[in-house]
Amino acid sequence: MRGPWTAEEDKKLISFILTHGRCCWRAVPKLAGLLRCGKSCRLRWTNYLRPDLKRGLLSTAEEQLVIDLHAKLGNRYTSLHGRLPGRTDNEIKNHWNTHIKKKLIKMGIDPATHQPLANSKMSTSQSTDTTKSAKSSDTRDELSVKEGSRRDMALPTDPLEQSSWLESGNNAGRQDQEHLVNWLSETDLPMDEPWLNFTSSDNDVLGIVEGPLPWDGATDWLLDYQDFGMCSSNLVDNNSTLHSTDGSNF
DNA sequence: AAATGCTGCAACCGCATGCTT
DNA sequence: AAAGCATGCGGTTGCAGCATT
Repeated sequence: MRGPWTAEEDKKLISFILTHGRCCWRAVPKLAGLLRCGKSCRLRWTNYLRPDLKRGLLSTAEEQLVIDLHAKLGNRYTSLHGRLPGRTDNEIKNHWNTHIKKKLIKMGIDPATHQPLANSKMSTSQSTDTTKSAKSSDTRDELSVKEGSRRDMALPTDPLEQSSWLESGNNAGRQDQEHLVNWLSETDLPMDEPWLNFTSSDNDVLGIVEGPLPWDGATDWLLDYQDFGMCSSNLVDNNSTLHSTDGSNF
């Protein structure tokens, strides 16, 4: 099976991973009853369903960090995303290709080398950019002004809201996400699973998560609830049995 | 109102890498 | 040592939604 994931498939995958943790991806689709390959399941989980993800646009600070790190590391998006907690390599890659690249070119900086572009080289670079963004007109590069009107750019001004997973609902998958949140609120999830009781690492405290995710850190799980919008919804009230990793109730 | 163009992102693909036997 | 398998990574594509004509 190919194409976009349905809410039903998402449910199955989330339910399976919450129950069993991340294990052999190849076995996941079969065990979870999904008509997908393991690779697809891994990507879906890593890039979209993983609850510790931030949603929405990269902040200016994050964007600058990406640029700085890209100058040092090149197109090693996985290395970049390791330094941007809650961001996926795919997300950073997309943002690089669709936003930052254009900005740098417009500023006269070669995105590949981070060196100033000679005029002749600028035109060459732009003409050889095979991404679809190369087709765009200059006026569309006025990102801060024009894209602010787009549906996915209307970020809330409140930082707390921005960081909430649900607020990312100005993305295309909002309905699916809300559906999932509703489903999670109604579903008896295995909250007493042993992997929930892992202690957090320093990296977790810093919000920098490296290595296998997300079930190897209790902080991740705490973040999960925030990101699922549980703190801002009545989910916690409806799930009084939810407990933190030190055993206290939320 | 309809057609067309453009954008951003989710998902896919092929290759690379690491591990096990 | 090498073959097979599982997973990760970076590049690319397809498409929904919005803007423009």
